[in-house]
Formats: sequence, structure tokens, C-alpha cells
Amino acid sequence: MALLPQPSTDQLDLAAILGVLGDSTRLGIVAYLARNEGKPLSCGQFLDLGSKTNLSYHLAKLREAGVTRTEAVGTSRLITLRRDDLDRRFPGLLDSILASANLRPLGQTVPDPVS
Amino acid sequence: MALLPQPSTDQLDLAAILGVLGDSTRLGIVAYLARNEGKPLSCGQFLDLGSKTNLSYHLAKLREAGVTRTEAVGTSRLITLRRDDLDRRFPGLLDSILASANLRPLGQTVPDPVS
DNA sequence: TCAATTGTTCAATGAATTTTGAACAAAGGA
DNA sequence: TCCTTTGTTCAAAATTCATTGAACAATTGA
Repeated sequence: MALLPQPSTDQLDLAAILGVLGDSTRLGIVAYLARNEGKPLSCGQFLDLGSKTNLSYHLAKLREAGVTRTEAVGTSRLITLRRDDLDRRFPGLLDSILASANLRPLGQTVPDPVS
Repeated sequence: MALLPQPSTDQLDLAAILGVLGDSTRLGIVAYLARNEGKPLSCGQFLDLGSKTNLSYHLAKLREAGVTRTEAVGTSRLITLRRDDLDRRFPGLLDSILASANLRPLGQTVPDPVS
């Protein structure tokens, strides 16, 4: 129903986006969103990436930088990647970051957050 | 002559790289290095992006994250982009970031540092 | 109405970041 | 040997960032 405040497409700032993605928790959130593109996820889906309070903080950062869209539905927040806007503003950027993120660093496995 | 300490190619960390590029001064340095690929630049070339001391700080950050290579020659430091290593570890990432950085944000011009 | 679910906000804390000027060091040229 | 050029290191200060627990708010279901 209610879309939480977010920057418009032409307000998207590269340094701000890179900065917000320069954090392993937030990178994990974005990678998970990308693996589930189409289905909006609620905050609770990310609970193994941080505490409830901490996720609220990181998810707000992502939304304020324009990486994610957050819609309030009931007591839930439905979160999606702003792929269209990001692709329009910075073509190819998101995909190359996601591709890099999926290269398992040093043979480690990236576990999926709770489903 | 002497190559300053830097992470090896497989030590390159995506979050660390994005984090270090999430700063407009450092992004400006990297964009300028890319526009001059081939010719190593010394710190002084970047003087309009910050003070001498401040640049020393930012250039160290870039080197420690593995984005740049720094070679000490005399009293100078010759700085280059680690394009080969970055491309090998994260194919396409650097180019998409550079392409995004070259989209003038909001019609602004990016002035070249002093030559 | 009551209780549970889902998240946010707040204050506090500790850590990391950015910036500055002063002092320093190393190399090169006059 | 001096002086200049090129950068680094250090300490200090200001700011921002990440994390936590407690309290709160809103919605939903029994």
C-alpha cells in the first residue's frame, strides 16, 4: 500500500550506492533479493544476516540509497530490488556486482537466509 | 622500483572494493586513472581532489583494497589501476563502475585534475 | 478484548572514517 | 652541502557508522 520514501531514479548517486553495498551484510541482502527477484521479501527473511534491529538499520540504508524499494503492507514491509531504476540509471552495474558477489570468495558457501 | 604492499588477486574482496569506491574523492581518483590508463600517475596529479595529506590517505585506501598499484620511484609514487587483476577476479565490474562514473551526474562536468 | 506478530525508534556504546597541520624522511639538483 | 620536491606519519578532532536492548506502534487473529 504505502511506499516508503526513496530517491527518484535520477537522484541515484553512484558513490552512495557503492558505499552502501560496501558492507557484507547489505551485500548479502541484495544478493538474496536478486536470487528471489519477483517475489517481494519481508524483513524477517533476512534474520540470519543480523538481528531484527540491525536489519531494520541496514534495510533503511539500502532504501535510502535507492537500491531497494520498500512497501508497507500490514505490519510487514515488502522489499524488492529497484532493478529497473538501477539499470536505467547505471546500465550493467547491478548485474556485474551481483555476478561478482556470486563468485564464492575462497571456496566459501553463501547460505540462504531462512525461508 | 619498490612495489608497495597490496593484496594478492585472490585476496581481493568485493565488499572492500565497493566500500572504498563509495567515496567521491576516491571515485574521482579512479576515474582519472582510467582516463589515463597506461601512464602511471604520481600523487601530485590529483591535488585538486584534495590536500596532499588527504590524498596520501585516500591513495593508501585504494592500494590496500587492491584497486591500485603503487610503485615507489625516487621520491615519487607511481600509481596505476590494477585492471588486469580486477578483471580476472571480478570480470566486468570495473568497466561497469567506470561507465557509471562517466555518466555526468545531473549535467555536471568532471574537471580533470591538474596535469 | 488479548495476545502474538512484524518492524521501527531511541539512546548508548564502541569502532572506524575523514580531515587537518606539524613534523618528518628520502631523493635530486644547484 | 643546502635547498627543493614529493610524500608519509603522527596526533587530534569531528564525524559517521554499526550494533545492541528496551520500549514502542500497528496490524492481525483468536
